[in-house]
Amino acid sequence: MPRVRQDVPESHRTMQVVNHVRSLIENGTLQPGDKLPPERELARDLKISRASLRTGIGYLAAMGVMKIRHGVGTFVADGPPDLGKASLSFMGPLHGFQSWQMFEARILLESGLAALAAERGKDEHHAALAEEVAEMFAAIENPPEYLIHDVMFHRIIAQASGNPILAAIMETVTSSMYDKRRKTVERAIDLRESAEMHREIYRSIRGRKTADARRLMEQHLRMAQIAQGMERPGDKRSAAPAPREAPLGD
Amino acid sequence: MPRVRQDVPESHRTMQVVNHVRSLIENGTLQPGDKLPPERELARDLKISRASLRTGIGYLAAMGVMKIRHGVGTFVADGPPDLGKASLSFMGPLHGFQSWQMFEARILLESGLAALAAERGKDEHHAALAEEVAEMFAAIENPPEYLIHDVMFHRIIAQASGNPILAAIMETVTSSMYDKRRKTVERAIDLRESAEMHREIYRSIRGRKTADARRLMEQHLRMAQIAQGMERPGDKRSAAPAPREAPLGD
DNA sequence: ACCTGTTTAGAGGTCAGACCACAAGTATAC
DNA sequence: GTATACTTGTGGTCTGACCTCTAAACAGGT
Repeated sequence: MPRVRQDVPESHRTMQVVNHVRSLIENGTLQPGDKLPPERELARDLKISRASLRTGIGYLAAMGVMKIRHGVGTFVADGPPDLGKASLSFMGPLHGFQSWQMFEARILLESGLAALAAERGKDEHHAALAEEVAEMFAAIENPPEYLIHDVMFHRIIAQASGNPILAAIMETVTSSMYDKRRKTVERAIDLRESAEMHREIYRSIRGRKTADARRLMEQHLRMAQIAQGMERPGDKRSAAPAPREAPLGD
Repeated sequence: MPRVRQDVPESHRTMQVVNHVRSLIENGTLQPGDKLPPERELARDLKISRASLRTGIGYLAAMGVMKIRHGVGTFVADGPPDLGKASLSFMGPLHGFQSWQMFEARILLESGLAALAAERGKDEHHAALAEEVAEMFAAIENPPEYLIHDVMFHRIIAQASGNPILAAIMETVTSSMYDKRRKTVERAIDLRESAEMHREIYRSIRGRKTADARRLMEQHLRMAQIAQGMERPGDKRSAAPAPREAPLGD
């Protein structure tokens, strides 16, 4: 019988802390950036030991809900959401996650994101995208700088999609590939073609050409995938000779 | 400015434990299902206090990498991967995640997953899907039972896609909607049409009709979305851009 | 031999209180 | 006025004792 168990891995006291904080968040008492009371005080209020309290706080911190700063305090996370970004690095070895699968996930997500962005993007997003494209062209001779704007470009599209959940997921998947990406860009020879593709994507989004945006993004990422040697093994599609020097960066 | 910070929220000792376990996993010493040495012993070996060790273990458990069983021991997780499933419930209130966004993410993911399944599904998957479809038809008068096979059907497709990462992401998104889904099924009037759609999806996957599988899955989910009243506000046939917005930049 | 209730050993969970380390403000010395 | 030192508040770590849960070993009765 398929059971959809919630698997709350928490022991009594930890649960107590987690639920306490959860209710504080849900009823609006705690908002992003807010500071939690000092551990000693909170522990006293909840009638539990500081050790147990810390277990609960640790759990929340591990999930990215809280942010602990030594000597300062514990705060509710306020940055961009983080859905299991950290755990992904463990999942690889444990569940046999492959690089090409990561990339495939990225292609699926980002092409959908691009379509949504084309559909819903606002002027401010268009402006921000144009800005990043310009910066990319300006940084064609400077790979590290180029990568920064490249990342930003994709991030803005995710925002323009109007779906923060998908954006968070994309961020999780993408971040795990950052290192490899950086190396690729380092030895990139021709970033011009990459920048060109970004420009086309931008134009299709601005022109609200949903299908184009999806197609161009997919095409762009497939090229990047090839450039980074992350193709799916056994994916025999040598029909079109892969450019020896595919556009790098993405 | 775009910063791709790794955000390792861990203090020295916790880090030490996490990295220790990480290396054990990466070099294959620890495999899914394996048992970790007792806390007291491990703490002694690592030359740290049991309290600190427990902090690290707790961190890993929170990420779903380890599974703690009171009175028994600590084990490496062996079930299906879990990418921040638990944290999603906190992200809602914190980052304004909406139900329709969750559903939109699901549609994007599952339609892509269906296409991949059509492309790569093996006989065993086809057989399993046929089985679930049959069970669904048999349970048309029994909503709770129906839901079980419904969930299973989608899960098998995810498996058939050959991409465990996407499957894990889908699982995360889906699980957060389970409760609402159960309620919908409870008051469902005609599960026959739903079963019929699943059958069509199954046939397209079995027939390796990639585009059909994608289209049918999307259509199926959009219908479910409407049934659960999770449409995007202002997204009706009138087609007026929704005024909803989230600020840019991060 | 076979159940069944009890004991026991091993593992994680909790507690208490002391002390360490870090960050930031405040007072003091120059 | 600036720089250093002190004080305070907060999280980080340690110690070692005790609690609770599980599962296996054991003992008794059938």
